[in-house]
Amino acid sequence: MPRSQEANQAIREARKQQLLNAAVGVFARRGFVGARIGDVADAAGISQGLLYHYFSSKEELFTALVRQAAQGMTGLLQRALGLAVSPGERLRWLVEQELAGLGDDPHIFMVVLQAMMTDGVPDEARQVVEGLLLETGRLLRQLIAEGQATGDIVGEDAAETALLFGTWLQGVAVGIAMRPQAAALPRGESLVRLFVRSGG
Amino acid sequence: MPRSQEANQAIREARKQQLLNAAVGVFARRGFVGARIGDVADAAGISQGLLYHYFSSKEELFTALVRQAAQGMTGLLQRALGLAVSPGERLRWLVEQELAGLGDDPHIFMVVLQAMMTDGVPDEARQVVEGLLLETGRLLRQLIAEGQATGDIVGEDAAETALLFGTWLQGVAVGIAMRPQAAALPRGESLVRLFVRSGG
Amino acid sequence: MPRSQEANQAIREARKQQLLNAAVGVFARRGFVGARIGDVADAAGISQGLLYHYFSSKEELFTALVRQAAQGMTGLLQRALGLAVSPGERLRWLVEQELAGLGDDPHIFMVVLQAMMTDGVPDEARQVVEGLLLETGRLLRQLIAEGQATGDIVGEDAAETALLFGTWLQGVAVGIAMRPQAAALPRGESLVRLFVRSGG
Amino acid sequence: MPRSQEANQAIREARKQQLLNAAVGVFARRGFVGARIGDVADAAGISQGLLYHYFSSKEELFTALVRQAAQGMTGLLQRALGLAVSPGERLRWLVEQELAGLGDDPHIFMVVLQAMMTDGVPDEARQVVEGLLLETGRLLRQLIAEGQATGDIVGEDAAETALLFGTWLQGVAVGIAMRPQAAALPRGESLVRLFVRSGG
DNA sequence: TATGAATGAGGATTCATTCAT
DNA sequence: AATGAATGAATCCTCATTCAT
Repeated sequence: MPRSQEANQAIREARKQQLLNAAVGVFARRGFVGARIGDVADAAGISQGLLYHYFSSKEELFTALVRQAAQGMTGLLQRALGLAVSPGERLRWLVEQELAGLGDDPHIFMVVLQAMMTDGVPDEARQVVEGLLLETGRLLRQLIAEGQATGDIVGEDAAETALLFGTWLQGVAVGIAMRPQAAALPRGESLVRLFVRSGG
Repeated sequence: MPRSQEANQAIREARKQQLLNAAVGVFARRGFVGARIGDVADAAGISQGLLYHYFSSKEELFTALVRQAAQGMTGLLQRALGLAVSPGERLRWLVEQELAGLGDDPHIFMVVLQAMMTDGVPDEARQVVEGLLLETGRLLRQLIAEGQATGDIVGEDAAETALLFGTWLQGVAVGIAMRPQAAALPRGESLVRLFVRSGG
Repeated sequence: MPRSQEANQAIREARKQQLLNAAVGVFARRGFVGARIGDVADAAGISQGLLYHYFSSKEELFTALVRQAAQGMTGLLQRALGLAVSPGERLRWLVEQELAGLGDDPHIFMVVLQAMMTDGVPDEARQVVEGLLLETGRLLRQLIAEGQATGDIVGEDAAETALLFGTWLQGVAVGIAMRPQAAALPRGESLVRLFVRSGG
Repeated sequence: MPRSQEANQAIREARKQQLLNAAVGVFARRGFVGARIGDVADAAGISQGLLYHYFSSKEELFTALVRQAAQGMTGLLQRALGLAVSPGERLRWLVEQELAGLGDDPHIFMVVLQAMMTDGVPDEARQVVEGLLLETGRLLRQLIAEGQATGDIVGEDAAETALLFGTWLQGVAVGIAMRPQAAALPRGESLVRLFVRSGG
């Protein structure tokens, strides 16, 4: 008697996530071209052959990973925008979340970076990242514009301030990726103080 | 009559530089593992075999490249420190130079990033980058401390301010590497204003 | 109450036949080595795993198929020899049957050909085909010798005439296999006239 | 100093032919899908990697082989048509050549057969064989029509006679391929007598 | 110095077969 | 009986490196 449909489906989903989790580190550390499918399978604790039951190619695995990462990043910004606090507090929350997230998994940003910057990466993955950059830029400008309207956030040109702020977020991601173990990172609070008027 | 030793040596050096120039783009776009020695040779306009007269392996070529990049970056900071202007102006000059340099060749920063973050990279290259990070950190702290001493630069904790500022520089480099054609970068002046007291 | 042994056996046999039918086309079109067990299972509408309840390996499936084909071909000749008509008519009937049979299923001949000509095929299958060639040669020589004895069939050397005629049958089979849709085949009657004395 | 252009070119051509020669047997005996590139390289006495300097893929190697075979077969017919003897003699010469050629290398016909009949074969190879079938059909009809015009060859319908004759050629090729060692083949002369009026 | 033929190890992918359910 | 997840051994192809010329 075959396994039930639901059981199979559950196994499939669990395995896919297990593989995606294993893949982050491998792709981050070796790049798309240099990453070995065998390393991903090993990291996930399954055989190489089985990986192909879930992702039909290295390209598809990578693209799925990038898609998941993009959703996570956009989601974070959307949650920040939805917080029932002042714009400045939203910015603070965002910085804290990003620093915490990167501390938990410093690799995912690298994968996105690879997707955008290196050759040999699947086209689809690159398009996903391009969409991600546009979308996060848009959300960040919105958050900052709201803060500038209330006087909560410094500056007048929301676009320029958003760029300045987003650039810093990129920089910190790179810093963490480069030296995961080192504590040589600025505290988020230092940054927030540059942008948020010390309400009072 | 054989060419003189010096002439030969000069030709050899010129050829090595030609190869290093060709290698930047290839390594930046494909990562150390994914880069093909054949692509470097093609980009330099020589045969694969000949490349091995100048660099005995892919690893050596990569390491030489990273070393050169590190020297360039450290050199920039040292020149900034030596300028006979106010500390704030030194910071401004540094930002301008970095933006200009990255605009000219957005790839070199990627190579350094790869060297630091990816597996499979020669140990020596990684050590060079680790040294680079320490040295640039030190120089940047010094530059900022001098500015804070004169009140020219904001903040009191030179280490924290240097980290904050250095993170931006990294972010800018990533931004340029990610989207070389796009203008989606903050103006350097915006950044400088965050750190340098405008007051006359 | 369990199904009766015979019913089970019948189901089993029906399933095996279903698999053999599905296998003909797959083996014919991809060769023994190139054929995928999954394709056979798909064509039969069952899962890969289930196939192994009926045939313990690709080799066994192929051998069973070849055996069945050989029986069919020998059987045809035996029926021709048993017909209560003149030898010439038996030859005509044989040609008609072969053309009709190949028209219905142009693949089975290819499987026999593969079995004989390609490496990697199970030894047993090859031996079956070798036996088939010997047996059909023998039967064909007998049929022709009888016709030559009555003057119904041309020629004197039964062995040579049988070879000549058998070669045609092979050629026709190949022609059909090569271009199933095309009508580029001689009419059987043309062939028969070369061998059977038309005289009343 | 590099090897001279001509020397390189000569090496390339020699190697390509060496590979094609080795490939015939491997493809004939294992089919396109089942053939191992390593077997071809071994048979040619070179490394697997080197094979890819001459043919960029298994598909290209196979297609080149089929193309060469097709040229050989068409060439044979064209030479027959150009002979300064009676049409009947041309037919005799053709049969002799085919039998001799198949005796020397029984494999090439199998490759053509595989190209036409099996899946997984490169499209281009199949198209070459389709062209070959059309062209040889045309040439054979022409040769036979000329013979029928002079009364040298039996029959009146050149197309039907050509099909009958061509089918026999196919059959004999298969017969030789199936049992290369066995002497169980009809003598060409027996066939010729069926078609050529015993002049005189 | 300069070329490109040659090698061989390594990596992505496929597929026969097994096994838990 | 029936499914499809799971394995691992091939097999195609790439590419760093060497070498004859």
